[in-house]
Amino acid sequence: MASVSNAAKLTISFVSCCLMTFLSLNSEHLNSAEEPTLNALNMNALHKAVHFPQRFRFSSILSLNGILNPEIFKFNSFSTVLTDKTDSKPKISDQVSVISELISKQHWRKIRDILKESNPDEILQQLLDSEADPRVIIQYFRWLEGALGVLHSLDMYCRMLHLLFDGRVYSQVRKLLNGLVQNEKYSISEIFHKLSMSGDSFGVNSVLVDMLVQAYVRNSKLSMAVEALKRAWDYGFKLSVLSCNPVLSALADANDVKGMEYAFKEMIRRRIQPDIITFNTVISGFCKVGQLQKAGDCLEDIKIWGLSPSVVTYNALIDGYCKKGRIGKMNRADALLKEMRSMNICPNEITYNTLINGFCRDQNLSAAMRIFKEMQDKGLQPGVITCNTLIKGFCADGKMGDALDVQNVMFLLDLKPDIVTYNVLINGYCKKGMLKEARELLDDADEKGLTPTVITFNTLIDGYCKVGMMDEAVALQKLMMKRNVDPDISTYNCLINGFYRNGDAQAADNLLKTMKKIGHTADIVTYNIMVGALCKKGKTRKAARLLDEMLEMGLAPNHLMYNTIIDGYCREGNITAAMSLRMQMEKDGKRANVVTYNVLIKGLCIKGKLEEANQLLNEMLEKGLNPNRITYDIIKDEMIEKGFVPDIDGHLYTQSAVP
DNA sequence: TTAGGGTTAG
Repeated sequence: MASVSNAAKLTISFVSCCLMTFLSLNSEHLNSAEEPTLNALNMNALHKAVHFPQRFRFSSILSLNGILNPEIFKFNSFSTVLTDKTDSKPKISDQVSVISELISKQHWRKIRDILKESNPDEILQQLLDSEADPRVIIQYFRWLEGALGVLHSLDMYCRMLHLLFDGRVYSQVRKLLNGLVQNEKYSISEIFHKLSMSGDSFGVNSVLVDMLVQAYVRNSKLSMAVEALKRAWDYGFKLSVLSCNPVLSALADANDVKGMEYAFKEMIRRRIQPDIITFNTVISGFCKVGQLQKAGDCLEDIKIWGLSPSVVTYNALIDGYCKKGRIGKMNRADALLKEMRSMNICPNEITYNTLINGFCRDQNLSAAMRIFKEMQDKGLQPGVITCNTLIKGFCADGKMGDALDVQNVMFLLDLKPDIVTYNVLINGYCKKGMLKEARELLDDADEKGLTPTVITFNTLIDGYCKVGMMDEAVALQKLMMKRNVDPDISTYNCLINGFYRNGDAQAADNLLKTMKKIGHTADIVTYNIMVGALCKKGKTRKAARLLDEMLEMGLAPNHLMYNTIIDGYCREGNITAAMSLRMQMEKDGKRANVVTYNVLIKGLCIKGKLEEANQLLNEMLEKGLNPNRITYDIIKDEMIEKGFVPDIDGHLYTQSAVP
């Protein structure tokens, strides 16, 4: 290998240093969606230059000023400033020249005529070997696929990918990769094998694999993305944070926290430097499933990795505590707000909205209002989302007057209520049974030029169903269809439940049939409604059979469903069946929760089996489950009556020595 | 590529 002069080495190292500084300083300015491989590409170009300096000359643009000019960087990847001197491809042949011209002019009929005499694939080969513009070749490539139904070989795909990549036509690289992953014709090992056999070995393939992983994520092929991530290393491809982050994010969205953890560890093991987005993604993933301890550990890890937490980091953590925290969760959320301030990380509107939402969910409206005021004191203007959150808080508390006051504040703040504002208010009135007021709001939204959504209609339909106004509910369903708002599965669920609740099982069953006929699939809520209705009628065994039907449909029964059926068995006095279903639910990976224990304890108490009820109470404590008021209300009187006394904490019941 | 608000089972 040719050696590199010291001067060149120094230049490159200096430029590399500037480049890294630039990238870290300007990462916000770079549109990575448009240029996801920029960092990697630049490093590859550098890498290439270091090893083959004789093939490159440094353009005069490669000055400190040039490197530090974001405008230049936006439009020129680093490799742009390195000009390949030795690339001497064969001259374009006459036929190829004619074809290129025809493609450029989109004269496909003439091309068809030519193809009567020639092989389309051979022409593609010639085009790929020529100096024709990759933008032109890709048109022919696609036309062959679309118009002639040609299934390109993986070899052709790879050549096309390299050509487009070399021509820096990245948008087309992405499109081609989308096609490649969508048709699923080639496995990951086939693609990796072919890529490793073709192109150069200086990182372009790694960047292509990076883009391939992103294509898998973009096209919702998550398991393929993970497989690619796992196997890339075996083929010598070095992935970047730009492909790892989307995989982590998709795994977190899918609630696959184990997969996310694995991918993160794999990333570290492969020495792929995580960035703050990596940590924010992982933290948000942990928070989503309530693993707050691990999320907190990640906050510490950020510092270990020499990174600084951002406002997004704290927003994710605060949201995690607000939504998944236990006792004292809002104190912890408040403490995080103080902590971020002490670190000079400025809370933004999202931070305050998150906290307001947390306090509202906690029914602590005064604290929510305190935050609302505080954000304004700090110079942050509340937005529509802030107000909607507060309105929802007041509505949930049944305080419609306060909710309307917030709506008035919106006018003062020059904020226009949106359809969500109306949905929240309509829901508030519906929950209070004030259907007239709710309906008037729908008309008001219309007058204000806001388009009611499927949620607007569902809210109101459910309101009517809950007060037994089924005719009005059905009329509203017709109205929504007339206004081109398609009823969704929730619309049907509200109506079906309404019919069952109002004792019209026939109408509910008919609607179920109609719903299925027009292509809506029952979801977990539909099944819960059906199960609830059957259990109420004393047909628990029939309800239990729906569990199998669900599994066949690929739906996993949830706690509510198991608990409803267990409760049904208990009410029927069939404790054996209830206990056996409880075993089944645990086998299905659903741990019995407080409600499960409550219904079982209640069933045992009704049967007079207080010893066994007490054993279950013990068991739930041993498993770290906190009995709630309902638990004690169920057993208290009967236990005491039968000579059991609560222990000093009022928890366990023990046989009293005193009769 | 990361963070916040609206409907249905209970």
